[in-house]
Amino acid sequence: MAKAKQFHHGDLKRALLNAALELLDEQGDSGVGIRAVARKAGVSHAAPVNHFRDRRALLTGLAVTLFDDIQADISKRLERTSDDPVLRIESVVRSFFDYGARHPHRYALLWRNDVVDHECDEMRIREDAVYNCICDEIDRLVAGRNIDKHTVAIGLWSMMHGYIDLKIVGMFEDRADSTSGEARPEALLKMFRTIFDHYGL
Amino acid sequence: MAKAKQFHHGDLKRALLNAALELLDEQGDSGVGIRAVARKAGVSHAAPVNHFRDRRALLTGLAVTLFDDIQADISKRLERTSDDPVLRIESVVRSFFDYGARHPHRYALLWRNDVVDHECDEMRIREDAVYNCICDEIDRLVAGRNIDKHTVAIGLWSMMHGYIDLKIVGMFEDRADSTSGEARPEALLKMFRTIFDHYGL
DNA sequence: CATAGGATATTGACGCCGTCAATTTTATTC
DNA sequence: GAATAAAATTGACGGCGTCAATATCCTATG
Repeated sequence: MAKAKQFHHGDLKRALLNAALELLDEQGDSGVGIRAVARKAGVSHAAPVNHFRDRRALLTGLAVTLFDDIQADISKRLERTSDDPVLRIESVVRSFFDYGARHPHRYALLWRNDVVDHECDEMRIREDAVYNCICDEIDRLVAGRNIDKHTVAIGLWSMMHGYIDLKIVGMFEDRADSTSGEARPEALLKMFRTIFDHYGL
Repeated sequence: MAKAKQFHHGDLKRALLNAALELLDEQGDSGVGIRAVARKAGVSHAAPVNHFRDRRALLTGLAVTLFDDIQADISKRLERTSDDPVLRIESVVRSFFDYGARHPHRYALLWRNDVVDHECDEMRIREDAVYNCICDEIDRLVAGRNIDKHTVAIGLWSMMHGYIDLKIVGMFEDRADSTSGEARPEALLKMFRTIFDHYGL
């Protein structure tokens, strides 16, 4: 608390990230500029430079917080899930499905290579964490068998991400009859489960 | 030929698209601006407005040509592929895998919702065409059976797109041991084939 | 063949943006 | 209380997308 209100705004960094998140939800990443964020936080146009080197750093910082949100939601769901690896995997996938449907702009930002620095440590740590949420369970699943866990993990990750991404783009809008649109994610999970079945898992 | 050299440049529209493609390959979509494209085509900064209403229209026009390229490659491969639906599906997927690996910036542009207008007719036609390349074969595959072809098609499309996209982002870079990195796409195809097997296709 | 009219390209301007340098304000430390 | 570091402001620069006004070229029609 002593540290919280030390300057004009207290910790401006957090205020900037909050403003950035609002702009992201409203206008997508193109609306998240240094000047716009500063304006929304009620601060001069060059103030953010003390906390974020440039626009890329700002959006990377924002993406980091989004990954933390996702990780928190995953952990919460896993607490309420049994020990069955398949069920735990499905819990993680549902967490992503919901997040992508609820916050399309946030989800899209996470995988923007030009605007987010995926090489920096802060980012790699978060990506490792969420990747391992699925990969670890798969590791348990294929333990002792002659199956490459990474291939299964990458296959599942790819299908999960691809579905969310293409749905945001609108690829499946009118092409697939949208009567059972709500049930589609579950159908995909069921379909992927046949892969586990096939391996006798 | 009479129509080709009618004005300063002949058809500037094609010259602009060529310049835009070069910039896209060099710098990604952020480098494809109206002014930069005009400069590269040796023309004033406002000349492109006669052929493309705004930047979004320019990038949408570029994306349309990219889809045409993909469609042409798919058709070429399918000509040399037997009548087996599974083999034909795999031909299409390999076409996308190769395209994404060879031209990451081009592939990424195709699915950018903010910068490309996926609602316009020109775009929808191309997307329908490539989607049907896979969906039609799946339709043949599940003919008469009680399986929703769209679910299978969406699952396959999602895995295909997700893998290409995440690989471009670098998601699988150091996490999955990259020893068998070259073989990974084939492993994914093999894995998806187990789904067909499961349904007895 | 001349010319009117439409399409095409140029020039110049506007506001927004990201970034930098110089400066002022605030907080901490000795 | 003065020195120093951190944080925020101001002003400037070039690049961008877009628009309006102007100039140029092609073509069709009288």
